[in-house]
Formats: sequence, structure tokens, C-alpha cells
Amino acid sequence: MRANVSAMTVSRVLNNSGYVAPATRQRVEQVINELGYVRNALASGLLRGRTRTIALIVSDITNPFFTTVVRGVEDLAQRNGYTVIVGNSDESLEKERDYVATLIGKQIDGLLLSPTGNGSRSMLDALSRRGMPFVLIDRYIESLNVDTVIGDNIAGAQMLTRHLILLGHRRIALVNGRRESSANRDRQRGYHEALVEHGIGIQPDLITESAYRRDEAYRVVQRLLALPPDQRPTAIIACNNMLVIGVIEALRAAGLTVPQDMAVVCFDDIELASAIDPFLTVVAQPVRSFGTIAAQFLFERLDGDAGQQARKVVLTPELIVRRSCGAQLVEH
Amino acid sequence: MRANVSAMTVSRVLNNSGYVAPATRQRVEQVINELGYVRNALASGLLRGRTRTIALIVSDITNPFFTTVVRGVEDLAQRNGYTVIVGNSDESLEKERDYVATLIGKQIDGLLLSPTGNGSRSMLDALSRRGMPFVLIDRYIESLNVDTVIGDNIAGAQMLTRHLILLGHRRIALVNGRRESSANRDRQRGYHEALVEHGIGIQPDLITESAYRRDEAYRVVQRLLALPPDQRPTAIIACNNMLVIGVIEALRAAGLTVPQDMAVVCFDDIELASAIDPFLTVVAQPVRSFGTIAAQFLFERLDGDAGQQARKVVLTPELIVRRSCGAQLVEH
DNA sequence: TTGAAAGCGCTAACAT
DNA sequence: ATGTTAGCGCTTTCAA
Repeated sequence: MRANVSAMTVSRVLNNSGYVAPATRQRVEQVINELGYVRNALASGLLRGRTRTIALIVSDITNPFFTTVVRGVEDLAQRNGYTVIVGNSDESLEKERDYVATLIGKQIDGLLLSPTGNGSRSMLDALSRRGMPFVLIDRYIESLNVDTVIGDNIAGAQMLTRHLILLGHRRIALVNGRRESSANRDRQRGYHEALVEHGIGIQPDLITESAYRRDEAYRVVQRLLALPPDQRPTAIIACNNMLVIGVIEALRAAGLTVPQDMAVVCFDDIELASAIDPFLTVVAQPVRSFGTIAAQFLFERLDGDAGQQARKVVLTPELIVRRSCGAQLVEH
Repeated sequence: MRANVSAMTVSRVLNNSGYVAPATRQRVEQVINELGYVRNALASGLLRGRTRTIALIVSDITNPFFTTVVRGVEDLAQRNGYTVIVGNSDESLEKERDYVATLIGKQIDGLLLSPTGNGSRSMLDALSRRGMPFVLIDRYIESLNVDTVIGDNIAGAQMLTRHLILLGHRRIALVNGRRESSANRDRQRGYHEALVEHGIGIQPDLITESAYRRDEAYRVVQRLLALPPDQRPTAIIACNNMLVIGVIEALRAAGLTVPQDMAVVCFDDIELASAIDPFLTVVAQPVRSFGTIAAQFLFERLDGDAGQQARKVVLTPELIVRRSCGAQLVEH
């Protein structure tokens, strides 16, 4: 059955805009159903300059931290009628740049980004100049005044370090991630501050940088274990939930038991692992909120009710004490 | 600086098509760089009918299984110059439908989908009629002859069940997921077959269905534990890596130890948890390949070199024996 | 209450 | 080697 109406009328029906006679509307709707017609969003987007699509770039979609962020973003997007394009940067500035260029071409309405580091700055400046709204997640860029949602990494690192100090540890190693990430820099700073406040000198040998990868943390621990016994750490702080895996694997390979032979604590809970076996002492962050708050900020900007002021949210982490730190615990 | 060339010339430069004088090309490229010009992919896509965008719909982006699939897909997509839109269906047919409609509107070139169940059939038929290529991941649809990448769930369930039987277990409970998923139906079937082949009767009390959620598995286990002692299971097979969490939590809450008081095995390894503590006996699947093979199939179709024939891949799982099944193990 | 015209930015096809 | 024309499918604006 034909409907004999102009494209305009169909458009009005689809958008519930303007006047359409009830009878006409019904006829049009019927034909739409029969044909399974779906409006071409490219044409519509081309004309209106909005695509109802946002993008989220993280370093590794496999990391439970970012997975949770993605989930939060996707939920909120779905509820707001937006679609999410997800990308991995693998901590590579080049990949990040390429991605953003592609996304600009696709005319996304906004971007959520966990930037690879301060190198992302110029690209973000260019984004601003284009008027593309974006929100940074988990990492800030030095002196870049934009919407940002991060955790309090200094406080978090202090919590972990102090906790170990109070348990009697004095030689505490820090297995850090890439220094390009503000999160890691802040964690190292918190670690420093806690040591200093307890009058413990900083031992450069005990501060090691690896990448965001398990195998690098593994090798770093091997080096720590090769230190003379009196300089060897008695506790290790891993700067994220991927590094801690490498740390524990290396200790196991060396025949060491946690926490008897070495205390191990880290940033970011591994939710599933902890549910199976509540073992690791961690500083946990309200990760889902990273995603939902960031997305909320972005949608507010897209809807125009955000104001010019950049918003910075610093979420407070929580120390979860479990067996791996050697503390006496009441099993629950 | 202006360039004074027609849009056509710019287009030719961008697409490396047709003749452009080297000098002109250079001038154009320079202006492109100066302006940070990026081609509008909406306009281009509208005209050409291709967007170089695909979508991937899974039930929960938070599940490590799907996370790994996403990662595989994203990697391959990036390498092929495609962008990936990721969606959660939450096992809801309605959400799945809505998503697919949106994606059709956005003119995606193809779809990767872990369908909620046989209810997805009509929607997929409609997709075929539109000529939109798609590949099913992890679950097939009864008598729907399309590209599909799944694991051998019957064999996998047999492995787990036989293993427990050989360890002496006779009352083996199955905590199953939604029956809408072919994966779960096949797992139950493999479990049945293994029991029958060892002359063990099927006890309906020991076969329970929960959803894909931890808390439901938790309650299901509570019910199992409430059975009279002589009917209570001595081992539990959880049908996926989320359910097993609920199972273990319920056992711990009841003061039971794994595997002394109850053996526990499941489908799908939880990679990070297993790295920290190699505890769970599982049937592991080559998950990354689910994503990369499916994406490969899709890209072949998009490039036109696939042929009409639907391809079905059944990947072989692997039994990984660890402590939770009560078997004697050499610690490595 | 409905329709006609114009144009979003791009590129296939056809000049020149 | 470069430019002109037309149109992808939609919606804004103006007219009827």
C-alpha cells in the first residue's frame, strides 16, 4: 500500500513536529511498520550537525577498571538516546590521535577520554578550538582547564603506604606504571609523602617503573628480589590491578608466599577475583562513577546546560584491608 | 593562505584517486594541515552507502568473556580501518531490537552479535532482507544458516562432568544460565550425556536455572544446600564465570570450603583471578579468537570475498584442572 | 494541515 | 589535470 504523502509529512511524523492530521499520521505509521523503514541518521546528522553519538577512548578495554567505566558510560548513553563508539589507545599517542581524527570525521557530538599523557594536550586544544566537548577520565592534563573526573591518587597511595608502615614495614617497594599518566605520578607522590611523614628515607632502588603490562611488572619484581637481603623490600605496592598480577606471578615463581614472605597491596580492586577469594589489600575507587559522572558532564554540555566553567571531580578512594598485607583480619 | 581549487580536487587528494598535479596536491595538503581539515564522513557515507563502521552487541561488556571478544574485534577493526560501536543488550530482546534499529539508521556496514536467544530470529531475518551482513558470536539460532562462531559447549560440559565423575562424584549439580542461550542448552546437554554414559541417573533437583547473575546463582546454591544431606550435591558445575562467583560466595556464606566440602568447576576462565590464585577448575575457551574470527568473517563479507555459503566455526575448549575440583595437583 | 524548494558536504559521472 | 553538475536522504523555511 502506498501512502502518497511528501517526505516532509513523513519527517513530521517521525519527529512529532508540526501539524499532522491524525488520520495521515496513522497511515504513515502503518506504512513505516510494513516497510520496516528506519530514518537515515547520516542524512539527518549531515543536516542537523548532531549525530547523537559519543566516543570513549581508553587504554585497554580488557582492564576491569575501564570495563566498568565503559559499562557506566554505555548505560547512561543508552538512557539518553546516545550511541557509544569505543576505542583502545593502548597508551599510544599516535593511536589516540588517529582515533580522534576519525571520530571528528564521523561528527561525534562529544568525547570521553583517558588521555595517554601530557602529549595529548595539543590534540585536546585542537578539539576545543573545534568546539567539540570532551571530558577527561582518570587522568588530568597539567594546567588544562577542562571537565575532568579522577580519583584522589595521592590520598590513595598514602593510605596504602601508611597502612604498610603501621604494620611495621620499612622497605616498601613501589612498582609504578608509566609516568606519562597523572594517576601514576600522583600515586608516587602520595607514596613519597607517606614515607617522609614517618621519617623513612626514600630508597630509589625500591621505586621502579614498568609499563602497564604484567610481564614488565614481573621482570621488575625479579630485579627487586635480586637485591641483597638487607636491601630487599618486605612489601610491594603495585600501582594498578594489571601490574599486581605480574608482581604476584613473579613472587610465586620465586617460591615466595604472600604475605608471609612479602606483603602485596595495589590500586584498584579486581572485583571478580576478590569475590572468589578476598585476598588482595587494595585501594578501591568508585569506578562506575568515573564513567557515569563523566558521561553526565558530557551530556549536560551537549544539552547546553553546563555553563562555561570547567568542572573537576576528585572521587575519594577507600582502603580495603585483606590478607595480602599481612594484617590480622577477622574473616567475614 | 587560500588554495583556489575545487572541492573535487580536494576530494581527489584525500582519496588518492584520479589525476592531481604533484604541485596542486602539495598545496592542498598544506592547507589541509593548516586548517586541521577532516573530511565529513557523514556526507561521504551518505553518498557512498558505506560508513566503515561496524557494531558489536554483547549481553554485558563487564563480563571478562565479552571484554576479550570486544578487544579482539576492536583490534582487527582498527587494523582494517573500521570503527566499532559497542552495545549492551543485558539479555533483553527489546534492548537488542532497539539497538539494531538505531544501528541500521546509522548505516553501519555490518554487525557482530551475541543474540539474546531464538527470539532474535525475526530481527535477524529482517537484517538479512536488508542485505546487512552479520556474524553470530558464542550462540547460534536454531536453523538459522548464517556465519557463526561458537565454542563446543557440549564437549566442554562433558569434560567438566566426566572429570568430576572420575574423581568419584555422583551427585553433581548444574547451575545453569538462561535457557534462551544455545550455549547454556548445549552445556546442559553435555552434562546429561556424560552422566548417562556413566550410568548416573539425572536428578532434576540438581539442575537449576538462574539468570546470568551472581545473586541468582547465590540463591540457587542456598536451595541446593537446603536439600537433605543424602540428596545434597558433592560438586557443582557453574555454567559461566559470573555464576560461579555467586556459587562460591554462597558456599563461603554457608561456611563451606572448596573443594573439601564441595567441589566447584565452571565454564570460562577468569583470567586475572586465575593469575592471582590458580584455583578454579574450568573449561576455557579461546575467547579472543571468537572476536577476531567473527570480525574476520564480517570484513570478508564487506570486501565481497566471502561467497554465499554461511560459515560455522566451532572452537574447541580446553579443560584446565585446578584445586577447586578436589583433584590431586602438582603445584607449579 | 500539507507541500515545494533549498542545501547540509561529499563524490560519481561527465565535461573541458 | 581540473572543474561542473547532480544527487545521496533528510529537515528548515517558506508558501499554499
